[in-house]
Amino acid sequence: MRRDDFETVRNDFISQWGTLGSSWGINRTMAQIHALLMIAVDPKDTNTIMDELKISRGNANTNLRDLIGWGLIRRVTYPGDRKEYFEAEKDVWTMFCTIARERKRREIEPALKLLKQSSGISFDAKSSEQKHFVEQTATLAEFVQTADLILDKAARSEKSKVLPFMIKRFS
Amino acid sequence: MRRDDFETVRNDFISQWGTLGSSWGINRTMAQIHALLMIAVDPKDTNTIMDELKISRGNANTNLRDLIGWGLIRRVTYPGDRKEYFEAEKDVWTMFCTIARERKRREIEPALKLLKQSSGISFDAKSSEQKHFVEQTATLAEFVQTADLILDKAARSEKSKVLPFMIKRFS
DNA sequence: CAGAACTTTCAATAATTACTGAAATCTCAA
DNA sequence: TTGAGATTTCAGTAATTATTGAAAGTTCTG
Repeated sequence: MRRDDFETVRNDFISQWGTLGSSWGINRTMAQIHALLMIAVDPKDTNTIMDELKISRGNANTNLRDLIGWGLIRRVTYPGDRKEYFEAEKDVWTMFCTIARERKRREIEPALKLLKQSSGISFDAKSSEQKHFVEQTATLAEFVQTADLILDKAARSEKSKVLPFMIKRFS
Repeated sequence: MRRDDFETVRNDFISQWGTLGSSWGINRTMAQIHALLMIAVDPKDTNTIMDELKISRGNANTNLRDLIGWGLIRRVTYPGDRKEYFEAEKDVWTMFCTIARERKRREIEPALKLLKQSSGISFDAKSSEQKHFVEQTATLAEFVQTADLILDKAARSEKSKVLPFMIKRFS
């Protein structure tokens, strides 16, 4: 397989990972930058990223910042070089834990807050409508709370202590 | 607490659930309809849903169809009444399994396909760039595959056999 | 079979979200 | 302290996604 073919496969991968990203509610550029850095051997600077993905400086900057916010990439600097470089966390289990933690914080916790607040309201629950509302939100709250806790614990564990265990349990 | 206050709490819940929905990559109306039906005691018809959420017929129709596609709601008809009514699955564990199954199908499987295809390419892996690309995608593929399997098994199990077990393991 | 009741479709439009690029800001070495 | 090299910001614009509403389609009933 020629060099050109690797480039093609690589670019395809990045491009399709971006498309997949959208379907997970992540913006395309962010997913592409993440893919680019994940498969990169060395850290890359903003200009390189802009060139490789054909995106503007502003776009690159915003999405790099967001990726750092997610904890999925980090800044790297080299002595004597003023540019900033970026590298992705490459360990898959660490990535999983990071994503779990962030999604928990951004998506699960607000939902849980709403559910608890809704189910905690104490009207005399006269109508079946009111009774059902409280019951349903309470049940959901409890479930989400449990799931949240499990995810939290799993994401704090060693990979070697979670996956083999789960595989044994469920396969 | 007066009737009006329940209405307020309920409408707030629906509205905020909609907002949360967007942050999970689900459209607002779809999340709101789902919330509405989840806390409804009886099935509701399209006109009622349109009125309660102040949305157009087209919008209601599209999102009801999508929710059915997700398996989160179902059509209900009553003999002698030509209208279609909709009701949500209310059992939380069943909901979880449905969502897990659908996200697996829509989000995990396409990603897995891409990862396998990328990691399966056999160039002679001369450059470290090429070697790393294959390794990284292969590692990811393996992880996603395992996670997928676990989720799959869990979502097929009885609630009573999964949650207590997980709680015991992780709490 | 006619037509009322209901559902679906889809072109037009609105709302939201992502991206650009140039100007402002920051930072460091001389 | 200056200015070259680098990053950040943000108003304007482009692209995408969601919504409307009227017309077309469907299905039941008398």
